[in-house]
Amino acid sequence: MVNKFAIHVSLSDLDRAAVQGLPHSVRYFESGSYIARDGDLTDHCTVLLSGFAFRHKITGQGLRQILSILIPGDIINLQQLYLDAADHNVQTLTPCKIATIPQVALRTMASDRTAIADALIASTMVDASIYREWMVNIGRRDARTRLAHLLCEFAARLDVQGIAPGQPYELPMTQEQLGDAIGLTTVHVNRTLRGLIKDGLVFQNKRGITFPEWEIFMVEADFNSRYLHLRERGTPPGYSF
Amino acid sequence: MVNKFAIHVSLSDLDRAAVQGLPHSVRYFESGSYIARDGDLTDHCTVLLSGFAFRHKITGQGLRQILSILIPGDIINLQQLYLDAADHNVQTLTPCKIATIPQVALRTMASDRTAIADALIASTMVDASIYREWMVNIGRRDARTRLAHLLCEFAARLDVQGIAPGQPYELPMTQEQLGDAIGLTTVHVNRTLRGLIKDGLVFQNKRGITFPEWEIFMVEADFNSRYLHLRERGTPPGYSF
DNA sequence: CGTTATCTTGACCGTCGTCAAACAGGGTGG
DNA sequence: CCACCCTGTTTGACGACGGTCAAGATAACG
Repeated sequence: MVNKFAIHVSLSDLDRAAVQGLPHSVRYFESGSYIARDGDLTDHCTVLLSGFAFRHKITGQGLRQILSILIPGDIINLQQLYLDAADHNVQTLTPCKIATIPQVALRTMASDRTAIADALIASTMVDASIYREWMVNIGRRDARTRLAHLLCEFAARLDVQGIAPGQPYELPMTQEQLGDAIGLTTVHVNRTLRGLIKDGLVFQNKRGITFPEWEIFMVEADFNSRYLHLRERGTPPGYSF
Repeated sequence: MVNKFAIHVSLSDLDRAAVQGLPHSVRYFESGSYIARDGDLTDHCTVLLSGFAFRHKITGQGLRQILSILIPGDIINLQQLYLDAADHNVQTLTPCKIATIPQVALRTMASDRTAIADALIASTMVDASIYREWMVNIGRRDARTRLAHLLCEFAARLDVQGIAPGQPYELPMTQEQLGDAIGLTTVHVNRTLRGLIKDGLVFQNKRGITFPEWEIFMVEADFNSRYLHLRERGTPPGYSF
């Protein structure tokens, strides 16, 4: 369970056992609560076991920018073990289950086992790559493409967990949160989403959200999953987006 | 010289010697040339020794988004050693001097010396933090604040290299490039910059760019240097922005 | 000194933001 | 079971920030 976070990172042999043997405690957070706050200092590393969360920052004018969406298996605050205080907030979108690991345990494991250290670095670098793509999205794409791109990213990332990219998934974000993620207002997100639905590219019901024309939708979204680095170095791509 | 990149990252003892002893070759690039391209595979790590460069990506519509500015001491493509192909381009802004280090040398050093591995991770995390702040800047601040923020970041980062934040520095970017960095058009960057100059917040001449009212300017820019993580964990701040 | 890149300015336009109100759904309590 | 909220969605009218197009002015460069 704790080892989830190493799966999509690097092929580790049976030092998976070491990860699974890490001392940790589990905590539960309800929807909307803060897991970490801007300015926090900590000596624990936390991993998201189930549920969804997001990173965000508030500007001097009180505007919020969502920086990334965390899905099960993601490491929440590795950064604070290597730098000083947290520079952003982490808040839950849904009820979440979180594992907390003491810093020392993780660090000694990292220095003992090169493969683990590599996995941590690789994971951090994938995060950075996603940040870069978001910058492109926010800075240089129009509202429609921007929203579509975000929805594609969801589908692609959730797909790794076994859900096919065309399949419905539950989107645990309000339109206000979607707007804060892509630099738009709630109102404009609504209009844009309505437009995508009207054009038959997005289908929505209680079960979740679906993309009837996945191939066309990806083009519309200017989406190419390469930046997610879903495959290992040298691993042949299984399903190509 | 090669060790520059470890200075602002983590206090390493005399394994600085190890860094300085790394096998490397030096290459020179002229202004505007590509150091790395989207899709590149490589087994070398490169470090920027002198000059300025920038990371960027092109959208499907041909629009460019600049992702970060590289200053001397920055590692250019650590990522490609841990992931697969490059997901963005790196291009020079000025003539540049680049050190190239074989992957194996760096990796063995990282696994032998924990402090170095930590420094690499910390450096990657600072990059990620800067990406996050840029997202906030591009997504949630108006043109004037956005431009001012970028200029503040320059001043703060160059300050580490000994230039005081109020001091003039040479801005090696065209207005088109500034626009691509903050998600604006050339024309609007021009108007916005003119506005800042007219209001006495920015002063420009052949020597470079200066901020006569640094304190006021930082407020106007909604700038707080914390996200740059310029100080070590536990190190008291020397000059507070 | 001519050629090209970059900067600057004006007029006009459109995407997206603002303000406001109505509507739907889900939970709570009387 | 039905008022009553509260949160989130939806829609309209209007305005503004920033984009587009185009031209001229400067500066950089061979």
